[in-house]
Amino acid sequence: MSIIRKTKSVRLILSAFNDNKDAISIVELINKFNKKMNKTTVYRVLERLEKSSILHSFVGKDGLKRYAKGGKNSNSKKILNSHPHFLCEDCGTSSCIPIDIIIPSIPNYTIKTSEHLLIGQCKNCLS
Amino acid sequence: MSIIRKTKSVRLILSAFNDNKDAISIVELINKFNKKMNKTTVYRVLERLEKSSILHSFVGKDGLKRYAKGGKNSNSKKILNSHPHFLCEDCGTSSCIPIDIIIPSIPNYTIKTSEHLLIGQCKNCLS
DNA sequence: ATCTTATTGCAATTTAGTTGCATTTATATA
DNA sequence: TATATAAATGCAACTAAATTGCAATAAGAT
Repeated sequence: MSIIRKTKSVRLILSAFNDNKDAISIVELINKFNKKMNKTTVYRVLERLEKSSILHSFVGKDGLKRYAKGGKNSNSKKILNSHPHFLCEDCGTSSCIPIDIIIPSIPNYTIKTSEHLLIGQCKNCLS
Repeated sequence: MSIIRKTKSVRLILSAFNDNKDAISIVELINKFNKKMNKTTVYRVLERLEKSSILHSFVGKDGLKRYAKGGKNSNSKKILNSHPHFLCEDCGTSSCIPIDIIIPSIPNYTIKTSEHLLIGQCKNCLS
């Protein structure tokens, strides 16, 4: 009994992430696949893919939840090295930046996960 | 013609931030002041206070927008040293953590602002 | 005191996200 | 291959956060 089944919906959504290395918002996916599957299915497939560490999610400054390839804390132990997401103010695209952000440990707080959002202009919009 | 007027609503909302050094979600403020002002007013007062650099905002992992005292980039030049917000998974409170996070500059990207969310357990919930 | 315009309240609306339930489908097993 | 079963889906209704238009009100400059 595998936890995740390779259904048509799963394959379609995964293909979207293979075509596009950027983070994708749920809303974009719902629109992209509005003929192929129900919006509830999009939400639920993404949930499963996140639980399976195939995708990870974060909430952008616009309040929209986005997903991107890869599990949240790829190499476990050092939880506090996590990489940031970039959101372009001009074109709205967001991408994962392959840079580690190091967070010092904080007395009296236990940090389980962290999210980092960088906001500015991307290479395409800098011209 | 000053841009922001010191109305009763503005004073009430500012007092909430003076009583509480933590970040406060819009929803909390709407509930807190549901007898004193309309929820639309809460949204609009907060917008103005952010534009005036009296408050700054971020969106938590729960998708709720929160505000906290202080402009976004208090001491300008070194934009990339910004301090994180902490969100407690257990009790839901969030606070500003007085720690600087240093982000290396990234080729081809211009970073204007950044947001850092640390998720885990706060001191009260660790017992 | 008056005028100008920022601000507010209210109701309607939009939109992201959730839930319950009946139906369908993937896949393990006989 | 056929069948059983639990996962996955579609649909419709729903919740809640946030937005909008407009008329009424109030701050503060003159």
